[in-house]
Amino acid sequence: MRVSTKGRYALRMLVDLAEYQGEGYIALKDIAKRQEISKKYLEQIVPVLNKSRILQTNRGFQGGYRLAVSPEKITMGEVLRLTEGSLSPLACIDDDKYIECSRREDCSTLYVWQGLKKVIDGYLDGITLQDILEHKRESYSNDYVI
Amino acid sequence: MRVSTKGRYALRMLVDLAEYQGEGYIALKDIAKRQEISKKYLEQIVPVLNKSRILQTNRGFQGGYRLAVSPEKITMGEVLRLTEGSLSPLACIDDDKYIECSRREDCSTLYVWQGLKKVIDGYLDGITLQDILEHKRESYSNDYVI
DNA sequence: CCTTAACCTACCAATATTGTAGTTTATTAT
DNA sequence: ATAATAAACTACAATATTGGTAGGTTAAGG
Repeated sequence: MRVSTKGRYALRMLVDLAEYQGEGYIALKDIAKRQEISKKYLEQIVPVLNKSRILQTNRGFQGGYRLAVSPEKITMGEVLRLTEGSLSPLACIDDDKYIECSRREDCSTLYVWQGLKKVIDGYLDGITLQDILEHKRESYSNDYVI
Repeated sequence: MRVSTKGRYALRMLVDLAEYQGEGYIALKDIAKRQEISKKYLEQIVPVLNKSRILQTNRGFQGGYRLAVSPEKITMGEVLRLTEGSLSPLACIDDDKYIECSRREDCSTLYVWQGLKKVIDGYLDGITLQDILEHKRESYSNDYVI
């Protein structure tokens, strides 16, 4: 149940871009240095993010990346869905990579896994890059105390 | 962010045991057949569950397993924590396998990961084997609709 | 003492993870 | 033009995890 470095680095890269927003294009080199992440590895993460239209890029001198959308319009759920493939805890409730299961009708646990997915999606889709910049957690997670 | 077969099989094994509770000891062979899971693989999952006192076992003729506690006292969180090691999405917020991170003080995302863990823990700790038998989802997950 | 079934140990193939390394292409300043 | 810069692309690889299989050992009951 771990989130891979790919997802975590992607999130940190985007938060970094959000922070230095308005300073033109930011080179990967600078993000890599600030975030202490291998630049070469970040290079591999960028094309994954580019499946969606999150980034604007410019090559060459003073090139780099910047956010194509404002930070309050990019959710953690969106970022992780791009990098992790899906946030579904099981393949049998995955929209993209759905794998047929012969026991589906019988399965007494399917129900609760769907519930888990719903809870995870709900939380992550409620947090934006802007929220992270402002260092605030989703209200609903704070309210949820037994 | 996938739950491994180990965790899923463990849960299904325990739900199966809960269902056939009161019929004495249930042989792994029977669980394996009903659940269509390799018996040999289940054999490896049992000792993991036995880190906690969930099961009673008996060897030899008419031996097998049964629940040591009633189904409403065993939560999904407990089962998955045993098999998956921890439900924490990152090592830096793991109680057992905590890994030191030099960026901890700086980390602007730590916050939201902690929130995620809280949401996952909260959901899974609220569901018991009995709930699964009765095919009902936690009320809070049903309430959570936008 | 024979059958049953849990228990234990070793091994293994496939895949995912977490990178490194080197080359190529596009952009801009001089 | 051309040199510098930085993204983009491709290939490789060590390591860990996953998802098992195989075989032998121990305990309990009839």
